[in-house]
Amino acid sequence: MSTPRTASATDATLHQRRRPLTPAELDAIPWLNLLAPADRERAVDDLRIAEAEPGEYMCRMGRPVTYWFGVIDGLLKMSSDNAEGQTMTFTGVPPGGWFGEGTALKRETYRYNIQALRKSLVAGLHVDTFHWLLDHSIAFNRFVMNQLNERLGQFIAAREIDRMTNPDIRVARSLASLFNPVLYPGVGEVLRITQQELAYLAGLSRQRVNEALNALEAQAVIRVEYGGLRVLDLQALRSKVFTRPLT
DNA sequence: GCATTAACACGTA
DNA sequence: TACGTGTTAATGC
Repeated sequence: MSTPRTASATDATLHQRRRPLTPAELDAIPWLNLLAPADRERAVDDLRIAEAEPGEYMCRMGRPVTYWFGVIDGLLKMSSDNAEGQTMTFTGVPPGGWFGEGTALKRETYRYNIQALRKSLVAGLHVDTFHWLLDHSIAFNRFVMNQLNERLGQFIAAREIDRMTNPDIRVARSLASLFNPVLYPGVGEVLRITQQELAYLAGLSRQRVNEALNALEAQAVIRVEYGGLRVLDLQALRSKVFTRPLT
């Protein structure tokens, strides 16, 4: 709904800052070890990583696609701007998440913005290599298909979230989507996210998010920690359909 | 009534 | 010190 800090650099400068990945960073990429050795080698050879500053854009609406992106560490926000200049947030992208395959598949221009909510490490696979893997690796195809399917489910859930007015449910569902183990395997039981960042994603004020988090904590669904939170009951988080009974 | 913005104190990295 | 959190007061729909 709203935008955090302004962009400090463009994706062009990000392009200049990229470098090869370290072994630890490669380990944070969920699809890499699914590949046959030769395919994996080609992918690793092409993969580049760069640090994104808060507010910085990884991609902007209308720009042609160059990379398929993945979050190694940090937190990104996927959003779009309408004609009136208002920003609509679709989802957050926590560690382990890869995005842009739809655009890469069609070699189109981006239909949304991807912006770093905080300092993040972002990996990129060139779109040509992405297509090469699609043409050569069944394992890679399966990963991408699974990814597309899972995200379809997420966006259907996102429509539900948007139609609910109850802020407590919005927060619970937004959190649940960030804890999706298929799309975001880099997120363990602890998610590093500030209440302000969650407010941006849920489209609420920080104060109201704080209230919702405390309610969830009182129900033993999560535990609020400094600069993040821990999930105690993921099922409960996913199935939140009503709240405010306690108080 | 309920959520938002603004402002402040306090604790943590 | 800079940042994140918890809380309160004023304001708006």
